[in-house]
Amino acid sequence: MAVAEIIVDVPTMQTNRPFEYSIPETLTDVVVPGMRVEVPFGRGKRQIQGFVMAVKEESNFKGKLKPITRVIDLRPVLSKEMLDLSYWLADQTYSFQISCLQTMLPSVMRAKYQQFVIPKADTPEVKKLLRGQTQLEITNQLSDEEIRLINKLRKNQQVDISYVVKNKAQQVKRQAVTTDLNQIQLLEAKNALRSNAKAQIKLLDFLANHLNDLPIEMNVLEKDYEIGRSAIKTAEKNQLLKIIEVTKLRKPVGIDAKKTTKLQLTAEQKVAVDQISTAITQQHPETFLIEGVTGSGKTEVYLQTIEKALQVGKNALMLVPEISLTPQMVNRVVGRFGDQVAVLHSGLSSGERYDEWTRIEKGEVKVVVGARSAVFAPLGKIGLIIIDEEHEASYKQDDNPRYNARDVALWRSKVNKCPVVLGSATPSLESRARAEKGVYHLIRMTKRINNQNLPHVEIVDMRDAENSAVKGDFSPALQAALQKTLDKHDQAIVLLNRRGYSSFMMCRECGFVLKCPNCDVSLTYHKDLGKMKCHYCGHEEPVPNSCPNCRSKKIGFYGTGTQNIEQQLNALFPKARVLRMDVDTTRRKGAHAKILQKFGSHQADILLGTQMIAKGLDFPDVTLVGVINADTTLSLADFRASERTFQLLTQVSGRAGRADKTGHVVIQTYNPDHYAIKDAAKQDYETFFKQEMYIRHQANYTPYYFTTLISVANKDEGQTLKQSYWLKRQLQSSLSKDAILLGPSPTMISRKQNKYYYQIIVKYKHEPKLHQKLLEILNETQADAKKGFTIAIDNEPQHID
DNA sequence: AGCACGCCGACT
DNA sequence: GTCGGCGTGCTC
Repeated sequence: MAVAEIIVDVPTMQTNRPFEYSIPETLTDVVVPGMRVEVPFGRGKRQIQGFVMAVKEESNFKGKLKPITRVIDLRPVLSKEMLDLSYWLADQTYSFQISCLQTMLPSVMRAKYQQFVIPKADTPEVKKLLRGQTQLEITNQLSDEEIRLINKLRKNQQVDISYVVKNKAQQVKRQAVTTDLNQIQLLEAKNALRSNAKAQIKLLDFLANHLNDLPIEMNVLEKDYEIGRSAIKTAEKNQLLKIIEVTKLRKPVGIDAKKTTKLQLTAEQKVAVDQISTAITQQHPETFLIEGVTGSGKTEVYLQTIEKALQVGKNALMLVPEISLTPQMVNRVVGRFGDQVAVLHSGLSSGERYDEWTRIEKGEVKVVVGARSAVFAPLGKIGLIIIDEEHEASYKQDDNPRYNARDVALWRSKVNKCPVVLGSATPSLESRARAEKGVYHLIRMTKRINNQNLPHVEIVDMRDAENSAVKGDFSPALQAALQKTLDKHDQAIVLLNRRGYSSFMMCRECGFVLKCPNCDVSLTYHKDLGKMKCHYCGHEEPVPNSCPNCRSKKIGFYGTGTQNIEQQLNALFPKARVLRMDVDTTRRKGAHAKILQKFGSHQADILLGTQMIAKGLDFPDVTLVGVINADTTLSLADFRASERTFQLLTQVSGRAGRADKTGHVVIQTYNPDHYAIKDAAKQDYETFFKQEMYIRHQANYTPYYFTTLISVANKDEGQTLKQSYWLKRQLQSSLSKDAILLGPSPTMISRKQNKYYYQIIVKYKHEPKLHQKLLEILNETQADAKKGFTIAIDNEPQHID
């Protein structure tokens, strides 16, 4: 009898391996790898979901195999490629394989479990429990007493528990109209009607002209074409059409993009397209890094290389950061490739997401555009993978499995033998360094299309007397620039760099920021402890009451909110219409797009916001960009602080001005001489790269060193520390002298939900034993998980806090 | 995760 | 004695 190897939906270390099940006769040849099945697991009658990883003839298991209960899918939902990927991913991210398999699928395909109490005897207690119902669902709303009663009755065999594995993914069944008649027959039928049968005439006319679109959903007919239900019923009675059930299509995303055509390429764009096209045709899994200044036309390169992939019969996958996945962006792709495109939005409901996934899986589309998780799109015959804004931290998932979409893309490129294109105006140091070493193929695009001028950038030194005298956050220079812009009826963007709202100490007199003596990162103010702390090495010192540099008492703990800035703007420019965009105003679905829409159609003069306004937006009337506090990201206790600041400022500066209007950028800072700010002002990535590489080299950071972050959490602080030191000793024993171990040190918010967090950072160049050791540690500490210990391993973390 | 087994204390 | 607390170990 055939045997299936199954990964069960029990996310623990002990069950993180395949379990064997027999395949019942009736399911022979039905059960194939990649399919979801329902299996009994454990001593009770518990039923759970599992993924079939392999099918074989013989079992290695000594005990008696249980049979698979049923199949959940009729066809596999994961391809061989995805199953293979799950092994690699689980290993790379130190997470459970079941979690990896699940993140590859739309969330609705995650099993939902229900438990019901079924009466077996007719005793008063059973009656009382069920209150006359035939069954009772066990939910967490039941009281402890009830739970106790259920357990007791179960022991007495008075009730039974039944387990139901539910598949949330249900395609909506809809009624749709179709016909067997051809156009001539329909028109004949129409002519045979009485002239007052207006609805029938309209219906038949419609059908005759939309034969290619059939079957068409009844609610679409009703809503979009005003053809009533009764008219359809009448026509059905007269055998002119048929009403059928379709399992299809909630209406595809509401995008009706205008058809666009290829643009004329610049010389630089042409070079890029040619090189990538060659790799596509030769099926060469090469990675290209396009370093192209803002406005150099990277998107057109993407589009034309996608076209190339389609030409040679392949499909293309394009990843875009979530915040850049704006209608503007999507329309450009859909405009070029029409309904061959599937878009995996965050704006989609989980049902819609599933529908898009299904379209891809069935091979109905050739191009997939989406954010991070779209890298798992079930797209076959991939001929090209594009990652736009390659440097974005959001490509790395923050929780388990902590994968980086960029690495997954590289993995898929090898399997699919296709090139990967990484694009950015400000590549991550890692990628740019790899290009330097020849691992990636560097393509530089240095010229803006249409010879747009670079914006005029003005750096405002906030330490100057006139600026520090101002009450609010707007320097006279920025105020004047805003006034000028408003007078011209142009638009302005005001960026509040609020990332570093965790307070750090800065002197308003001289700009001095209190830093750690060992790590060259700023110390963080811990209000609860009343101390300044370093998150890297654990160094701490008392909170100063005057500036250690200039003795001034004007020191502050920094953090400014958008609402506050909005009030200031309103007070300064009472007539200006200000739109605020931050986490508060964009929480509702679609709110993000709505605000941009409103600003784009010039219904506001000033757009005020955080990071999210900096990405890939093109507003022709924007001639001024003001950055309130360029430094806050700079002062973060994170070695990527300079890089993040440079990226943000470069990008936001690129937003100002167009071909006909030269843009103006005002950057307010307390660190006007910092290279990240100066280089961003000049849009000079290469200079920044060299400088930052030097600093990373000095401080032994990425990309010179690999980084792994291990965090320990427990309710008891002493226990957490004890565990942390144990962990450190464990690591030390298997690492070479060259590895650098930092910590344990408390995380930025050292206590979250009553748990204490400590972290250890490993920096290393070559530690062949580390990976295995970490897996061992994970295994060993698993038993402690029940005692409230949590240990998390983050390979190449994006931020350290 | 969920369930059984098993070993301790406090109750009919 | 026995009911029930939860610590330990296993699930094909």
